[in-house]
Amino acid sequence: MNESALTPERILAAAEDVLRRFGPGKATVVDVAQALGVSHGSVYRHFASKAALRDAVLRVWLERTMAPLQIIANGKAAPPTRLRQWLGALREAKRDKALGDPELFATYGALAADAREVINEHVEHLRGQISSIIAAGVASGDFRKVDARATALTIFDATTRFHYPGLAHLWGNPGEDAAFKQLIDLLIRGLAADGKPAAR
Amino acid sequence: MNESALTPERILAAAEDVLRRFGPGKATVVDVAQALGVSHGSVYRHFASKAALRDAVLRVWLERTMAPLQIIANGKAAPPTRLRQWLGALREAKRDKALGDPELFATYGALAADAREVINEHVEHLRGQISSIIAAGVASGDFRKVDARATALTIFDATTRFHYPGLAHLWGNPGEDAAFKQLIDLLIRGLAADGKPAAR
DNA sequence: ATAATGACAATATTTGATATTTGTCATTCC
DNA sequence: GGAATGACAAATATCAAATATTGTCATTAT
Repeated sequence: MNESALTPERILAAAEDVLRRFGPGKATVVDVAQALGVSHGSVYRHFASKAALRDAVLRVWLERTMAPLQIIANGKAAPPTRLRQWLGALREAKRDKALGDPELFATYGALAADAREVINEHVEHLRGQISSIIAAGVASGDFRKVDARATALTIFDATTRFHYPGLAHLWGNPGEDAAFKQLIDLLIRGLAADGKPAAR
Repeated sequence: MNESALTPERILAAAEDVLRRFGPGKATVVDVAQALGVSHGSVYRHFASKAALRDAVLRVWLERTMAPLQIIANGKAAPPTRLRQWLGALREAKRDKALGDPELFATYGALAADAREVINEHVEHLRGQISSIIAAGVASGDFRKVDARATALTIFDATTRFHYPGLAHLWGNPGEDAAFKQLIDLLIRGLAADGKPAAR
């Protein structure tokens, strides 16, 4: 086993690179193997199918780009503020990718279209983070006594306009920042405990 | 000028029919002309291009399917109730089309994809209706003193999850009704004047 | 023994020659 | 005269043959 042993990690890195250079339509597993200097049969020793490789690449990418969210969710800001920060960060992460490198964003969008399973896991993960912030808000008395998990879904649904990749074409519009702020204000107000006007 | 004179209306009806039978990919203007028993050149006397014909068909369809909304918007139910009814009707109209006849829904979705202009007009129209309900709610004291037009957009954005056709694949899920109700409740609560808990 | 290879069958994609469709307009019809 | 036609050029779409890709596995290399 030398330092250039063929590992899933090395294959993933190569696949990501090939995908970035060739796009989702053109990237083949032969290309990935070639980039690693091995035969494509060897790749199949580590990933059962092209779909499995695709899923793994998508998972890694999602984990990497959503990392800042976990930090905010675990933070100690007051829950209403934390919820604002978290939703703002989710929006920014997506928007920066979409506007900063539209091709790559489209590439991962194409991957996601065929990986419903991975996406469901991902959404479930995000929902858990929102849920923990809401639970904290209920405990602190900032929010009404709502069901945290159900409300997390409601918040996620309500902000779809600003995080669903299929709507990325709207994210460059002029009024976008104001529209987002207005929505968050309305949601936080709807969540606020009586007599505790929304923080901020 | 006899009773079977070639009019834009007759062409529109034929186009709609051809579109329904052949789908958006296969329907040609020769097909439309044939259905009318005229040459395709004659169609071009009434519509400048295939795109113009397509836009007209889409406009007629949107007008027809959204007709119930105007009635609700003009109704005299208390504004919070009216807003609930209106948003519920918007959701239902879309969902019924999407689940009831998926092919036709996909057909009009395809038309819409190439008719950004028509869609913008349409959204503007809906926004106006929401706006008038909100203005009524502010006047009646049920809602806080919000900017009706800006808030109308916020409400439209917040409900994207339930009316954007690109998300139709989610509309058959089990928890869907509950999720929608939860969202509307949260929005109405966020809109309610202090001391006036959300009407039911 | 374990890892890697490459030949292979079954699909899927690309290509490019052929056919259709769009949009125009000079001519015909009533 | 105004409405309709159909022949036409240019732009698009279609389809079948040629090529490439996926996934397997018996064989080879270490």
